[in-house]
Amino acid sequence: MPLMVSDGIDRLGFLIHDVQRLMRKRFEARASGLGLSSAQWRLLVRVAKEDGVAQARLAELLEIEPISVSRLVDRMEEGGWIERRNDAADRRVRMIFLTPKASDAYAVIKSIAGEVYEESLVGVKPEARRVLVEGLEAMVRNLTDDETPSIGKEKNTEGTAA
Amino acid sequence: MPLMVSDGIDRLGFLIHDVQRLMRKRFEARASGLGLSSAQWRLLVRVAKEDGVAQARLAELLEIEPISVSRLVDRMEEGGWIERRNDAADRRVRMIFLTPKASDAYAVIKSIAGEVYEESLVGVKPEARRVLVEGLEAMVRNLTDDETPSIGKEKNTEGTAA
DNA sequence: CTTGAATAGTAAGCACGCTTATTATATATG
DNA sequence: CATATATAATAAGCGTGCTTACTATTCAAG
Repeated sequence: MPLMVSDGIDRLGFLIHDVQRLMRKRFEARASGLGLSSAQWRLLVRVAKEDGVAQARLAELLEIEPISVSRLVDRMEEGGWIERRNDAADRRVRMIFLTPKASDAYAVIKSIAGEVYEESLVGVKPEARRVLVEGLEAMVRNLTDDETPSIGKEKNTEGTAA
Repeated sequence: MPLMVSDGIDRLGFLIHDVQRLMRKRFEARASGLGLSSAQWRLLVRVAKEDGVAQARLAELLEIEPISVSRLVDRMEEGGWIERRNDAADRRVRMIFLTPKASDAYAVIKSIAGEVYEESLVGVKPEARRVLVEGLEAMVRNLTDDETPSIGKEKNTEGTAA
């Protein structure tokens, strides 16, 4: 195999996509008994860390749009996981609180997540895990930075990819 | 580093989720001019590699459900990216072909994907990239194996993948 | 106070994944 | 041939994200 251009980077998007999909799938299979999806789990974790948080703040923290939070909260309120309360100081605001049910489930769900993480990393050595996590963190930083390195130019910056 | 419990593994799911979301977002922002979403791009890549493939086979390759392929293909056919043709040998089958439009766009889109991959990996050294990709591949294998390593037992069957 | 901009939340409608159920066709078996 | 099973594709309806547009409320200026 001369000319080894394909080092796996060209499939990075597919890989990330697959890992995310499979992890979500496994988590949801494991946690389905509790009636929580992974999106709901993420929101629950945030609220657990900051009880009474406003929806707009949740949208920032979860990096999803306020409307997505709104509908997620709708379903979670129906499910009895969280509770909306009005803010006396600002009547536009809905503060989000965990119900006792959610508090009880929190530890269980966290351990399910931990299981899934460990299962996914079987056979990956500690050093490689460290590099993996650091790499992912770097990717988040790089992709968060500026959305478009050269807006409106499209000068066809060849040589960057492949 | 004595007993470093919080090595980032506990945030693995959030990390993967964030990377996937940010990469998809950036790709779609860059490719939006072409009118292709990342899901459509994934399907297009498969068809490019195997022109005339049946929908059921696409579902296998993409690891999504046949119904998801069906609706994806609906929209892509509307968009003029692909074409359904009947299989003379088996009238149940719809064979999927790229249109000239899709063939033309293929190279462009591949380079966009390459750009996004490179941008996401800025500052990550070649050796770390290799470890990162290998780690992700290991995760896919581990999560693909059996859906439930030990149903109802939690016997923690170590040493499957390595 | 009045006007206008900003902010919090929601409504409507779309994309893309899912589960469950249905239709059309193919194939195996009596 | 007839019937039962399997397979390919689709339909209906839901969850979770999005964009765009709206209401209610707050706050800054005049």
